[in-house]
Amino acid sequence: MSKFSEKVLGIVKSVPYGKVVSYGQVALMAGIPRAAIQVGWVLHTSGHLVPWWRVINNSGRISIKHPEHTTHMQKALLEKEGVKVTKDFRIDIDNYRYRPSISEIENLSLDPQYIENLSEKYNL
DNA sequence: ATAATGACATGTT
DNA sequence: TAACATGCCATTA
Repeated sequence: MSKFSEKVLGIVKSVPYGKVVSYGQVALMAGIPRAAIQVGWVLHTSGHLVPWWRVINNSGRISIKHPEHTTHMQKALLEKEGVKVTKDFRIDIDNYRYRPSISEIENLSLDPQYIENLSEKYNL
Protein backbone atom coordinates (compact mmCIF):
# COMPACT_ATOMS: atom_id res chain seq x y z
CA MET A 1 0.00 0.00 0.00
CA SER A 2 1.55 3.27 -1.10
CA LYS A 3 1.56 6.46 0.94
CA PHE A 4 -0.66 7.98 -1.66
CA SER A 5 -3.28 5.33 -1.01
CA GLU A 6 -3.07 5.78 2.73
CA LYS A 7 -3.50 9.53 2.41
CA VAL A 8 -6.44 9.17 0.09
CA LEU A 9 -8.16 6.75 2.42
CA GLY A 10 -7.50 9.02 5.38
CA ILE A 11 -8.91 12.02 3.58
CA VAL A 12 -12.02 10.25 2.38
CA LYS A 13 -12.59 8.97 5.88
CA SER A 14 -12.53 12.53 7.16
CA VAL A 15 -15.37 13.63 4.90
CA PRO A 16 -18.33 14.25 7.16
CA TYR A 17 -21.77 12.77 6.87
CA GLY A 18 -23.85 14.55 4.27
CA LYS A 19 -20.91 16.16 2.48
CA VAL A 20 -19.11 15.32 -0.76
CA VAL A 21 -15.70 15.94 -2.31
CA SER A 22 -14.39 15.76 -5.84
CA TYR A 23 -11.69 13.39 -6.98
CA GLY A 24 -9.48 16.33 -7.85
CA GLN A 25 -9.87 17.82 -4.42
CA VAL A 26 -8.86 14.60 -2.75
CA ALA A 27 -5.88 14.27 -5.07
CA LEU A 28 -4.76 17.78 -4.25
CA MET A 29 -5.14 17.17 -0.54
CA ALA A 30 -3.08 14.03 -0.92
CA GLY A 31 -0.27 16.15 -2.34
CA ILE A 32 -0.52 15.09 -5.98
CA PRO A 33 -2.66 17.72 -7.72
CA ARG A 34 -3.40 15.89 -10.95
CA ALA A 35 -3.89 12.39 -9.68
CA ALA A 36 -7.65 12.44 -9.66
CA ILE A 37 -7.93 9.20 -11.52
CA GLN A 38 -5.63 7.50 -9.05
CA VAL A 39 -8.04 8.47 -6.32
CA GLY A 40 -10.62 6.52 -8.25
CA TRP A 41 -8.25 3.60 -8.41
CA VAL A 42 -7.68 3.62 -4.66
CA LEU A 43 -11.38 3.74 -3.99
CA HIS A 44 -11.97 0.97 -6.45
CA THR A 45 -9.50 -1.34 -4.72
CA SER A 46 -9.79 -0.28 -1.07
CA GLY A 47 -13.08 1.54 -1.12
CA HIS A 48 -14.78 -0.88 1.21
CA LEU A 49 -13.04 0.77 4.17
CA VAL A 50 -14.19 4.33 3.53
CA PRO A 51 -17.29 6.35 2.57
CA TRP A 52 -16.46 6.16 -1.12
CA TRP A 53 -19.93 7.33 -2.13
CA ARG A 54 -19.09 10.82 -0.87
CA VAL A 55 -16.54 11.18 -3.67
CA ILE A 56 -17.92 12.44 -6.98
CA ASN A 57 -16.46 14.19 -9.99
CA ASN A 58 -15.99 17.91 -10.15
CA SER A 59 -18.97 18.60 -12.37
CA GLY A 60 -21.23 17.28 -9.66
CA ARG A 61 -22.01 13.97 -11.21
CA ILE A 62 -21.63 10.33 -10.41
CA SER A 63 -19.53 9.17 -13.29
CA ILE A 64 -18.64 5.69 -12.28
CA LYS A 65 -18.15 3.69 -15.42
CA HIS A 66 -19.03 0.43 -13.82
CA PRO A 67 -22.34 -0.50 -15.34
CA GLU A 68 -25.58 -0.92 -13.50
CA HIS A 69 -25.64 -1.22 -9.78
CA THR A 70 -22.92 0.96 -8.34
CA THR A 71 -24.25 4.26 -9.65
CA HIS A 72 -27.70 3.61 -8.34
CA MET A 73 -26.30 2.38 -5.06
CA GLN A 74 -24.27 5.56 -4.67
CA LYS A 75 -27.31 7.68 -5.38
CA ALA A 76 -29.24 5.82 -2.74
CA LEU A 77 -26.45 6.13 -0.20
CA LEU A 78 -26.14 9.87 -0.75
CA GLU A 79 -29.84 10.46 -0.53
CA LYS A 80 -29.89 8.56 2.71
CA GLU A 81 -27.52 11.24 4.04
CA GLY A 82 -29.72 14.06 2.87
CA VAL A 83 -27.84 14.89 -0.33
CA LYS A 84 -30.11 15.63 -3.23
CA VAL A 85 -29.34 13.66 -6.38
CA THR A 86 -31.40 14.15 -9.51
CA LYS A 87 -32.53 11.36 -11.81
CA ASP A 88 -29.62 11.96 -14.13
CA PHE A 89 -27.18 11.82 -11.23
CA ARG A 90 -26.50 15.50 -10.82
CA ILE A 91 -25.53 16.98 -7.48
CA ASP A 92 -25.21 20.59 -6.35
CA ILE A 93 -21.59 20.14 -5.42
CA ASP A 94 -21.02 23.75 -4.40
CA ASN A 95 -23.71 23.37 -1.83
CA TYR A 96 -22.53 20.04 -0.46
CA ARG A 97 -18.77 20.26 -0.89
CA TYR A 98 -16.67 19.41 2.11
CA ARG A 99 -14.41 22.35 2.94
CA PRO A 100 -11.68 21.15 5.31
CA SER A 101 -10.78 23.29 8.30
CA ILE A 102 -7.33 24.78 8.75
CA SER A 103 -6.38 22.23 11.37
CA GLU A 104 -7.38 19.38 9.12
CA ILE A 105 -5.32 20.81 6.30
CA GLU A 106 -2.34 21.18 8.58
CA ASN A 107 -2.77 17.60 9.60
CA LEU A 108 -2.03 16.56 6.05
CA SER A 109 1.34 18.35 6.14
CA LEU A 110 0.78 19.82 2.71
CA ASP A 111 3.09 22.12 0.86
CA PRO A 112 2.00 25.74 1.27
CA GLN A 113 1.42 26.07 -2.45
CA TYR A 114 -1.13 23.28 -2.37
CA ILE A 115 -2.99 24.97 0.44
CA GLU A 116 -3.12 28.06 -1.69
CA ASN A 117 -4.41 26.02 -4.60
CA LEU A 118 -7.09 24.57 -2.39
CA SER A 119 -8.40 27.89 -1.22
CA GLU A 120 -8.34 29.32 -4.72
CA LYS A 121 -10.09 26.45 -6.38
CA TYR A 122 -12.65 25.57 -3.79
CA ASN A 123 -13.17 28.83 -1.93
CA LEU A 124 -12.26 27.55 1.51
C1' DA B 1 12.33 -0.70 -18.65
C1' DT B 2 8.09 0.18 -21.63
C1' DA B 3 3.20 0.24 -22.63
C1' DA B 4 -1.51 0.01 -21.45
C1' DT B 5 -5.30 0.93 -18.29
C1' DG B 6 -8.48 3.79 -15.45
C1' DA B 7 -14.90 4.98 -10.28
C1' DC B 8 -10.88 11.82 -13.45
C1' DA B 9 -9.87 17.10 -14.62
C1' DT B 10 -9.63 20.86 -17.61
C1' DG B 11 -9.98 23.44 -21.77
C1' DT B 12 -11.85 23.72 -26.42
C1' DT B 13 -15.41 22.89 -29.85
C1' DT C 1 -25.29 21.05 -22.40
C1' DA C 2 -22.42 17.49 -24.41
C1' DA C 3 -18.49 15.48 -26.85
C1' DC C 4 -13.73 15.33 -27.74
C1' DA C 5 -8.70 15.90 -26.89
C1' DT C 6 -4.90 16.08 -23.89
C1' DG C 7 -2.63 15.75 -19.43
C1' DC C 8 -1.69 12.97 -15.27
C1' DC C 9 0.30 9.24 -12.47
C1' DA C 10 -0.22 4.69 -9.58
C1' DT C 11 -0.61 0.06 -10.84
C1' DT C 12 -0.33 -3.99 -13.73
C1' DA C 13 1.28 -6.85 -17.46
